[in-house]
Amino acid sequence: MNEPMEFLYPSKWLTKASTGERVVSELRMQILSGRIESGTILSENKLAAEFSVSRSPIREALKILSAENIIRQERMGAVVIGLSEKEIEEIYDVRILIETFIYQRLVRSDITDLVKELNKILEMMKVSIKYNDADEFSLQDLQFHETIIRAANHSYILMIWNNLKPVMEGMILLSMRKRFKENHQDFERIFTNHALYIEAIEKKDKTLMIQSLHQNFDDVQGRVEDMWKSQEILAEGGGTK
Amino acid sequence: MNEPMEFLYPSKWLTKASTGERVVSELRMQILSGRIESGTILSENKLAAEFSVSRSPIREALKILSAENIIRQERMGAVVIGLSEKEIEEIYDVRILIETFIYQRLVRSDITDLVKELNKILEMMKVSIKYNDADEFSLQDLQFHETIIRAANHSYILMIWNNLKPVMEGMILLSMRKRFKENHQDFERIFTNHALYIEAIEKKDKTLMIQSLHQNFDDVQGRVEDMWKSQEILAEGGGTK
DNA sequence: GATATAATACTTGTATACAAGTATACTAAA
DNA sequence: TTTAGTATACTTGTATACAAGTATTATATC
Repeated sequence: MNEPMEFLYPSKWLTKASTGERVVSELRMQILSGRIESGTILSENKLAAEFSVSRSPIREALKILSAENIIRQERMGAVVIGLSEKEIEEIYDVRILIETFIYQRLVRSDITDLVKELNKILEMMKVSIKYNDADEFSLQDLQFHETIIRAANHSYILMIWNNLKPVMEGMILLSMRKRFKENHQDFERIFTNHALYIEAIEKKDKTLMIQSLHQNFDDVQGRVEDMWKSQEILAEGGGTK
Repeated sequence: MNEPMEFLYPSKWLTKASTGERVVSELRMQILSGRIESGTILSENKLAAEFSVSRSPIREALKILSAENIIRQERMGAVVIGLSEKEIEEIYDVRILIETFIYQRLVRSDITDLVKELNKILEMMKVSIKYNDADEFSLQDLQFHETIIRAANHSYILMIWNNLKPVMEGMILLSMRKRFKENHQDFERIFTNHALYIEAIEKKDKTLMIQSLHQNFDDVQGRVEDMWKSQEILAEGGGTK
């Protein structure tokens, strides 16, 4: 354990962060990236030694990571779960679930401010692409979706988002960094998809919304189809009361 | 603060629990019941003194309660949010959202074991009613729904459930205790509703499922209608690809 | 009386110490 | 070689101590 440590989490995002927050961010990235393999057993004492901090912030970190479902705390040591293909699909299930829910709420409310805000983020995404800043782009991608979710003013849906967000952030960071090198043309497409997303919200056009959700999530995982099928089936029987 | 403390959380559910777990359970109940009013500012030191424990388990408790969205941790002190009508409605939004999702998954899988398990819980509910045990009944109600959710084997939906569960548990406990005294006839109805729920799963009958979801959640809050409407609307435009 | 400054009593975050329990490894006896 | 028992090195959970920062309050000055 004496190799010089290379940090995976952007240090500039941790300017005001406490030791505990640094630990949890870095530990999460190491798990998501596979640097710490799933199945590994984490000991509070060892981690404290490796990070050169006391057990207090480590304990805090392990509690958080276990609430995020990427580790599992047992009697002796915490077992790393990590993210397999299955877990990633599941995360996108949840994202689609909450975003479709939120969309329905938004349709009924005034969304002029939201649309303005989303366009601002969209322009910032463009700048990130121009300057090849994968980390910044990831942040804006997340910010985009969070802004939509916040607009619905639903504290428990927001709670779900907050519980999911750090893992999403890590995944997206790693994925975007890779794509910036290998598939740079992806970003124009992601950009266009988000523009479509805004249009769907602005026009309150369901068909467009479905299409854009498709495009936003299909390219990451081929998962939207099933979701919609579920909701169609449910609705078929839905002439309730 | 010298009145003799009456505990709201069933002490027999805490036999193997650590101090931290006791604190979080009791604190949660005091917030949900309104004994600690929303808007109150909680201090780690004061709480530690009141519960006669150190700050360590208190810190842990506050972290957990803030992840559950019933307090909000700020620079100085944690502000109690509690549960207003709005929050309760939102919790049921999420419950309906995840249970409808789960149902779709179950339809495609073998549910014989699940049905057997649910019937077992149903019989135990009957016993709880017979012996007027509101706490036990609450536990079984939660167990019923958790069993369904677990059957789908979806770790991130389960994560949402787990994040929601403690608050649900507290709410249901308080509500059932009250109803056992005031509206005892409610329980036969709840029992029947759960039986219907099982039937819907067993027969894989969507219409029945919608009906039972209605009955299971409408009586607590009049909230299902909107939900289904949302899904119908979404599905209308849903001939994707 | 109003305002600026200093002292005080809080706050959180981290480190450390200790107790109680659990797994592992080692030693002794069959 | 196997088995029983003990010693040791871990584990978590809790208490306590300390540092750094933030409100609040009191005091001094205008």
